[in-house]
This record gives sequence, structure tokens and C-alpha cells, in this order.
Amino acid sequence: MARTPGRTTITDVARQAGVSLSTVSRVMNDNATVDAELAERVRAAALALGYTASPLARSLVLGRTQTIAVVVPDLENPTFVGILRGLSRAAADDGYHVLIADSAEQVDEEAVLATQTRRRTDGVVLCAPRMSDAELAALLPTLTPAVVVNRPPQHGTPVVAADYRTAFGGLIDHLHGLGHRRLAYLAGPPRSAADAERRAAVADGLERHPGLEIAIVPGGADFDSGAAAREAVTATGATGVLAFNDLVAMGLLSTLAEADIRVPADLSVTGCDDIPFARYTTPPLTTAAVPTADLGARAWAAMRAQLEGGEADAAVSLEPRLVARASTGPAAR
Amino acid sequence: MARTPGRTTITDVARQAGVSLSTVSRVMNDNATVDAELAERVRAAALALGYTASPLARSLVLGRTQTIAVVVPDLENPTFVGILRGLSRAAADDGYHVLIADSAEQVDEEAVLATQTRRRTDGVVLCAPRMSDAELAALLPTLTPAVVVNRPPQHGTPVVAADYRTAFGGLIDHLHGLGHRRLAYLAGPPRSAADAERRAAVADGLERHPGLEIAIVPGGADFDSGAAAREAVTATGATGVLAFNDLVAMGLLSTLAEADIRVPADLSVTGCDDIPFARYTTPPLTTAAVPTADLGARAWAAMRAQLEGGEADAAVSLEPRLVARASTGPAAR
DNA sequence: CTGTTAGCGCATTCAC
DNA sequence: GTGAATGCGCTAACAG
Repeated sequence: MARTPGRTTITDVARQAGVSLSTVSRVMNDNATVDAELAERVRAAALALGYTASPLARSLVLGRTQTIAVVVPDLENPTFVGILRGLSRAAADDGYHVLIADSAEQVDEEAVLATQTRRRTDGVVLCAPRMSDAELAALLPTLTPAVVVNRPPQHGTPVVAADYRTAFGGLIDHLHGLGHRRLAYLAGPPRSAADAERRAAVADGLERHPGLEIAIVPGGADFDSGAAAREAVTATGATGVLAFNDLVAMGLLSTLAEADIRVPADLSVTGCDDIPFARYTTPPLTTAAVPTADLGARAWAAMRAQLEGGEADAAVSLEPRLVARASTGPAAR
Repeated sequence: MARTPGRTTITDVARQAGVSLSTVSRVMNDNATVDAELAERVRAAALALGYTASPLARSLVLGRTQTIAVVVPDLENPTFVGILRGLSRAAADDGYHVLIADSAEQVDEEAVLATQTRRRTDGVVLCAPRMSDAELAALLPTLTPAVVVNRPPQHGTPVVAADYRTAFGGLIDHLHGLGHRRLAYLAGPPRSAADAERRAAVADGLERHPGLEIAIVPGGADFDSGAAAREAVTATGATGVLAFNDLVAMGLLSTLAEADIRVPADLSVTGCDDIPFARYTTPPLTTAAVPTADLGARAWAAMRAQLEGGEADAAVSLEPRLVARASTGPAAR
């Protein structure tokens, strides 16, 4: 009644090959020098029995699980999925597994989840855009090794992030170049790190372009936030809108269409992230392409560096690329 | 030099509380009856030391990891992400973790991945739409307990699937009801289980509606397949197109717009899945809403049933819901 | 009710 | 070079 597959144990192999446990272990890990003939006998026995060392037992004795945890706020967000995807493939290439923890947007659950999954893994990659700086700072030391994604540099833990500030600045310049002088920033979740970066970009832009005005409209991070903000946006009198991200832009786009407000003739709209669907909106969305897969791969690189005992770069910053599509055009007035 | 967090062991707690290991173990698992006062002392010690039992050690001795693996072909596909999301949350509610294995569309890697991740988990949920029936049948017994997603019923392993056949039939009826008599099915990946179901629906539809014609156009499962198929589709003379899924439909929609073919005036288009973006296309996409989160939750339920020693339902089938939007309308001619 | 003992499956000191 | 013993941290029989 073999409940566990691969139930053959190292003892079985040792018996079959007529050697001791240690010898089998050595051969399997091609450690030390083992007599060629013995080694062959062991290999044959292992093959015949279909033996593979129990990852669990190895984890316990070696103190490492070959697994890392990734905490994400919500798998509904394509950006996090992209990061997860890049990360998981990069880790797999190095023989590591990925445990995924979806915090379901429960900010207060994130720390618990991270701590909990950390115990069954060798490290955790934290995507927690909403967690407060204070909580993050308190949490990170207990997680070592850890990697933080899309937050400002942290003390003691490497950060991998897209440079949203510069990216958003590029979007502002793009609109300014098209003659827009009055813009609106349809903001993201209050107090989120992501929103703070965009606001900084807004401040930068204002400084860079005297005469430019940017109204700030409260928003959120999803479709509905965008759709709900139409009136507030139009009330600003802006000719161009910088949506927090592509999802928000898409929500806005759909409600603008219903209201017969033409894009970009009446109003230019930009997104951020360049999720795969951004080029299929009507009109196709001008946005900043965030290299999510790269971000994930870099996050893994930072984790691996620590796992191997080295020091990872304190912060890597990836530059999003401006993608001008048809949702932006010359200013209406 | 505490490398592992929570480095305090059960021995530390026992010493601190002045009891034996077993007593601590009993208290922590609130097994058997332990003297109230002793129990309190243990709890206090554990709290003071910040002790939590090592999941690894428990896994080894208990023979279960409280973790399951999910194999998906590609995280780029929103359907699988939806399933993963529903699954992961349901599992988390029961205190289980999810190890994710992205096969990166490498069909031949799926079996290896499944086998490998199975060893460090208590079971595997397999999303492998392209794997051959023969390979699947050979693989499943070695994975027990396992759950298969979106494939026909299997011998010995529970299957959780959306009823694409009926769903697609509904789409066909919808178009037929709008007066369409000549349709095109923009097919999915050859030999995939998903494509087979849709073809069956096509056959059903033909039988149900004498006089209806449905041309079959080779396609794929992504945006590009849809975009690449425009000429082949229009060449059929169809007034309505059944795209393999929403992604394909979106790709087709975008190329139709470029060619000034109006939807639905000139051509009606349907998708399948109702991914979150389907309602934001232009025009919004008529499709069949597949309850991915439910699918994931049901997959977990089937897994849990087996984990608890019971028998899961051999097959659960979820009915997609027809969502009529603006991409379909009365037949052109 | 509590403490002692024996493993879970493996890697790794030690002696030989 | 190889085998015998020790322990990773914990749970579960087993006595007391």
C-alpha cells in the first residue's frame, strides 16, 4: 500500500547494491571519490528501483528546500503575474521551485503569509505595494534572505523595481510635446508606493515644464476606478489624462466611449505597464512598457545571489519603454 | 549566526518550560489531554521564545507537506491564472500551500514537472491541455492523488472541467438565432483537448440546425493566431465567426478593424472564456463566461477530498454562461 | 497524564 | 575508499 510515490528509500538501494547507505549517498551526490565499480553498481540499483532521494529528508538535513516563496497581492493583476512568470521560469532554470502566496489584497495578511511561507522555503520575494514602510522595515529582517519588488530601496534587502518615476515622466513629456498644457493624473491607491512614485513624477514634470498644470484626481488600481472617475476627470478641464495604470486607463476608455468623448480628439489617455491587452483597446493605448518578465528574472537573480552566500545588488532599476499608440494625440485646444 | 529564522527548536521550549519534548509536541498539536497548568507553561515558553514547529520536520515525520503542486502550461493565459487564483485561495483557506510549476508550453516537460513537484507535495493538480491521452493515462497513476483540469473524464482521477461543448453550442445557437447560416470556427491548437470539445460542439450544432454551415479555419490559442487568420476567415464567406477563445477573438477583432470590416455589421465575432478584458474590446465581445475561480476552487475540493482519504467526484462539470455583448448582431445577408 | 525511545530519509562527521 | 554512527526537528508508539 505505497501511499507515497517513489517509496523506495536509500536503504533499499544500498541493500540491492550490496553497499552501505553512505556509499549510496555519496554516489547520488557524486561526492568524494567512490570506487568506479561500486558507483556503477549503485547507479544500476538506483535505476532499477527508480530511486530518487526524498526532497523532504534532504531539505531537513541540508537546511535548504530548493524552494522560494513569492508573495503577491493579487493574481488578477497582470503585472504581478508577469513578474511571477519571469521569476518562476528563472528559478526553475536553476532547479528551484516556487511557492506562491496570494494575499488576496489583504494588506494585513501579507506579513503573516510572508513569515509563514518563509519557514518552508529558503527565502521570499515580496510584492507588497500597499504595506506601510514601517511594517516592511520591521518585517524584512525576519525574512532574510528576501527580495523586494517595486518599492524604494530598502536597508539590508535588495530591491528590484521598474523606474515608474522616469516612465511616468516620459508620459508627461510625451503629452507636453503634443501640446497639452493641462493634464490630470488619475491617481492610484492612496499611500501605495506605486502612487508615490507617480506623484513624484508629476512634481518633476511640473518643474520641467513651466506653464504645465496637472490636476490630481483620486482613483484606484483597477478597471472600476477608471470607469468611476470619468466625471471627475472631465471636470478638471484637462486635455490629457495620465491614468495610474493600464487597467485604470481601460476602465476610463470604456466609459469615455459611452459618453461619446472621443479619444484622442477630445481627450488623450495614457496608461502604464503595457499589459498584453493594452494594444487591443480602442484606440490602442499609449503607455509605458514595464518589463515584467525581466523584473521577475532579476528578482530571482537577486535571490540566488543571496542563497549562494554572496551579496546581491542593493537595488536594480529597470527602465520602462514609452509606447506611443493611438490613444494620445495633439491637444484639443 | 542564526541562518534559519525561528531557529528555536522544540527542545528549547521543553527546557524553558521544564517538560519533555513530547509534552511540548502534544500541546502544540493540542493532542491528548495535557495537564492545564503544564500546558499553560508550555504555551508561555513557546510564546516567549517565538517558537513554531518546523514545517519541514513535521512533513518528514507526518508524511504530508500541507502543500500541493499545480502544473500550468503558461501563466500568460488568463484562464489558467484564474484557475490558479481560485485554487490557491481555496487551498489557503484550508491551510494548504501551493507550489506552482509553469511548463512554459513545453508539452514534454509537463510529465517531468508533475513527477518532480509531486515528490515535494501531497498531490498535483494538472492543467495540461495539450498532453496526449496516452501520456496522461500513463502519468496519472504515478501522481495519485491528482486532479485533472479541463480534460475529458479520466479513469481513476477526478476531473474538474468547464463544459466547453455546451458553452460553444450556446454560442452557435446565439448566432443562429441572429439569422446567421454560414459560420466559421477559428480553431484552436490541433489535437488539444480544448479544440476537440469545440469541434464536437460544432458537430452538435450542425445536427441541431439543418441548413447551417460551419467552415473550419486552422488557428491557435493566442492573439497572433487570431490576427493571422483574417483572410482565411473572410474567404469562407461566413457572417459569423466562432473564435477558439477570447484571445483569438481579440486578435481577429484588431485585424478586422484595420481592414475596415465592421463588427458586427459585416461580421459577428464570438470568443470563449470571458477573460476580464473581453468587455473592454471594441466592440465588447460576446463570449461564454467560464467560471475560472470556481473551477480552481472545485479542483481544490476534489484534491482535498482525496487528501482526507475520501473519494472525490469522478467528474465535475461547470456550465459557462453566455454573455451577449456588442460583437454579435443580425446576419449581414 | 507524562517522559523515554524510536524512527521519518537522508548527509555527514568519524573510525577503519 | 568504505561503513558505522550521529543528528536535522519533530511525532507517535511505548512504558511508567
